[in-house]
Amino acid sequence: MARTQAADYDERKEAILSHAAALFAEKGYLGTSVMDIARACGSSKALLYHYYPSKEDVLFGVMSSHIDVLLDDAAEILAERSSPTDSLHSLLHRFMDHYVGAASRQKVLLNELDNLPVDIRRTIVAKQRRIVEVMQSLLTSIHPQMLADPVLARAKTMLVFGMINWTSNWYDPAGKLTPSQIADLAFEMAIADGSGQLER
Amino acid sequence: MARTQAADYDERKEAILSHAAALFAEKGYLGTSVMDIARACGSSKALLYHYYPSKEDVLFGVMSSHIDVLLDDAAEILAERSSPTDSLHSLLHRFMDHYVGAASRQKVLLNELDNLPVDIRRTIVAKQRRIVEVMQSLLTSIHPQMLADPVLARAKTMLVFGMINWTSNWYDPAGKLTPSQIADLAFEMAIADGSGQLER
DNA sequence: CCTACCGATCGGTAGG
DNA sequence: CCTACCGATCGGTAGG
Repeated sequence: MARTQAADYDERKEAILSHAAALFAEKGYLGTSVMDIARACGSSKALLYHYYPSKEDVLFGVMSSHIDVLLDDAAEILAERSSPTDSLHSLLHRFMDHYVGAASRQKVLLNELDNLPVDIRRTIVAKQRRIVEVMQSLLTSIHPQMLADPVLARAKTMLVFGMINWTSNWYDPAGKLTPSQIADLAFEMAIADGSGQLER
Repeated sequence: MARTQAADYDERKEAILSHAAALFAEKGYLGTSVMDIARACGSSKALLYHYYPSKEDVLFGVMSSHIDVLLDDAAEILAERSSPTDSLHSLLHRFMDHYVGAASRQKVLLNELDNLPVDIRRTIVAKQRRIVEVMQSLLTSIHPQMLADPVLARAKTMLVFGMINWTSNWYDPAGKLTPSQIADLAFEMAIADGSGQLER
């Protein structure tokens, strides 16, 4: 008789992702061996290959689980149908919360995309693009003049992502600065329309 | 009679850095083998080890040469003693020019710092900090209220770096957007003081 | 006697 | 779920 799947199968898969995320964030995907992950999980390399067919699939699991949370958040905020300004404010706060709450996964998502084989990389890239579109549509609603120049609109959108994404490289959760303060600062800079406030 | 050092010794060292930078940027430091670099230079691995004692020293050379250019630029702009607003404007433009003109080295500087052994990493980190200090002092001169809260001042400084540093992940030099346009956008957002322009 | 450079190979470790 | 291994490739160094 075929054995049934272990009752804690899903919890184990998730635990592997969380240990792998920490290691990938700290030492990089290529700098982390499958043996490193197995040791962190208190298991053998062979056990790990029971849950994931390859090291690359572990990386995909880390990225995929994280970006799905961000995408759900974006969808939820759009569904609230608040003003664009309020929605942008909410989006930045939610994202900063996840960036800090799942700092390792966020770092992996931002830094290790190139280590995914092209075919499964497309899945992640498509979701990233949808998140970018949400941000750009909110910014465009706030600054209608952005409609006139799609190239500049995309650039401004990416500068806003730059502000929050780059926090993975310097933010210290042990310090006094809160994710909410960062979100507020980024919000203020994002809604600046940069017309006529130059006094040079 | 002792042979003197080859006349093109320095050019050769520099050529190695430029090929290594391109490979490190494309495949990552750990994803690039010494043999890859040697092949790109049209030489053998042994020749490469004649110029650099280790792979790590090649990485250091790539980062060091690039950050020195950025630091010199920052010093030069400060020496001009223009208004803080003009200086910030110049700094952002100069940095964006180097980020795009030396895109590979910039990418390596931002992504591969953890692969440097701690002792030589300190050299780079110290120079990065000096650049951050320049940016923060300019922003503080423009927004004197930042003096009241050093934590927020540092956060705003890092958000500004986020805008320009993140461009390494999306900017396409083949497109219509120029480094100068990005610098202008980042400048407008950096000088926004975010007080009273909320109309929510 | 030093620098420049080659083909070949070292001891270990990678993902699977 | 482990030990035992594989084909290959790693960074670095040997003699000449």
